[in-house]
Parts: sequence; C-alpha cells; structure tokens
Amino acid sequence: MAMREMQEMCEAQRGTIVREALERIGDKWTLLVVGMLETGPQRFTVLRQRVPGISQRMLTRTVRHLERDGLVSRTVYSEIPPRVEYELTDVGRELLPPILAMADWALANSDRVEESRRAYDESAAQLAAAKQ
Amino acid sequence: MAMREMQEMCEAQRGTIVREALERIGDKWTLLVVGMLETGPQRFTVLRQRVPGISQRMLTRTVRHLERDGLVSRTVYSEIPPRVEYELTDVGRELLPPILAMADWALANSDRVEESRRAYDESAAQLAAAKQ
DNA sequence: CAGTATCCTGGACGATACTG
DNA sequence: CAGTATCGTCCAGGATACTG
Repeated sequence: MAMREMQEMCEAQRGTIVREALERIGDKWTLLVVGMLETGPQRFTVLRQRVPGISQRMLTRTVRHLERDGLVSRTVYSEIPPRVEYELTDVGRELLPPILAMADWALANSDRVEESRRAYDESAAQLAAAKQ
Repeated sequence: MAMREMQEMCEAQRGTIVREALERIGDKWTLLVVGMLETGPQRFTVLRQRVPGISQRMLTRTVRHLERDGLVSRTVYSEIPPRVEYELTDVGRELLPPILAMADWALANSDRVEESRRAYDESAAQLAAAKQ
C-alpha cells in the first residue's frame, strides 16, 4: 500500500471520529447547555431559565445525554422538595474553551452573517425573477 | 426595572444569538466541512472525499448554506469539464480555531466518552433488571 | 422541584436518477 | 464535474398532561 493511501485512510479515520463526536454535541441544545454550566453547578430550573427557549423535555434529554457521555455529573440531594445539580466533569470542562470561543464568534459576527444572508436571498430572488 | 433583571435580559439576549448561530452551524456536516476547508480552496469532489460519509446532496446543501451565511466563497471556473472551488472567507476562517480545538477534543476524548457511555448503559440495564 | 409519558409534526438526511 | 429533482424515512424537538 502506498504511503499516500495510508495517509488518506488515517485522515478519513480522524474525520469519522470527529464526525461522531460532533454528532453527539452538535444538536440544537448541547453546546448551549454546556456553556451555561461554565460558572459552576446549576439546578435544573435555573439551567432551564438560563437556556432561552428550551423545553423541559429537551433539557432533560440533553443533560441525560451529557451525563451518559461523561461530560456532566448529576447529583441528587435527598430533600423535600428534591434538588438536583448538574456540573461539568473534567472532560466536559475541557470542551469549554472552544465552546466559549464559538459563542464569542457568534456574538461578534451575527450581524455580518445576517447581512450576507439577506444579500444572498435578494440576489437569488432577482435571478428567479429574471428567469420568468 | 432592577439591575438584576436587566442583566438577566442581556444574558437571555446573548443566549438567543448564540443559539441561533449554533443552529446554523450545529448540524451534522457544517463544522466538519468548514474544518476540511482549513488547508485552502477545495473542489467539490475533493471535499466530498475528505468528509467521510457525506452524500452529494448534503454536501451541496451544506456549502450552499455556508455560502449564504458568508462563511464560504464559491468560485466557478468556466471550463469543460466545469470546476468549482470553495474557500473560507475571513468570517469563516475566524471560526476555524474553535472548530479545530473541538476536533482535537474529540480525538483526545473519544475513548473516554465511549467508556463512560458503556458504563452508563450497563448500570441502566442493571437498574431495569432489578425492577423486574 | 424535577422530572415521565404520550402524541404529533417538520424537516434533516439518504438513495436514486437525471443533466448542463 | 458539479450539480438538480424527486421520493421516502426517521427522529429531533415541541406541546401538553401527569407524578414521586
């Protein structure tokens, strides 16, 4: 087998691993929830308030998946009323810098993206009109 | 209005912007495609080979969305056979460091995540068995 | 408070066939 | 080569109601 082929295989392997990881955390809520756990342990309800628009069901699902993957720990305090706290594990916390960097990127570029999108749609509309 | 309420509103605003941005780029392929454009302009077919498992249709959709949002530029060379190259714009390139950091995280922690998941499923199975 | 349980819908995604 | 068109599936995610 040629060296180039081997390199391509390795590259594909890496790509697959990265893709699978991104599939885990690349849904609508996961990164946002992890980001909101930046400041320390959070209770379910507080977390729900901090993540704008998330439903109870989706928050439950998201933290369950994060717990399953070992990014978040779940601590139940046997009180009445019950109290549950979620906290990033070490693995989860290592993901924090890239997430925060992406959040910064989003805040810094949201208007530029918006504008690009508007311009794209407009020229697409003109093209469609020209066809008629 | 109290200061605390204002802060919470700002936080929710930021969260919404970030969420919308993550919705754009947080699908199955987008981050991966951006990452694969790290090394410079790429032709459609080459890109398809570098992104393991993507279908032609999804690659087309993904680069279209990236172009619309202004993260990727699309250049058509009027040759026969036709040649099209995709390249990151400045905005897109600014997203590269966080993406590559997340990719590194994925490569470094994939086995730990795998193990955590296995353990979680096993104890969940035991709990289910105990209920019977 | 912190969840389940259930139902439902839109759209993400894949497979296949066709084309300038 | 770099797409478009069409069809079909699946499930993420929302809404609502209920509970230890």
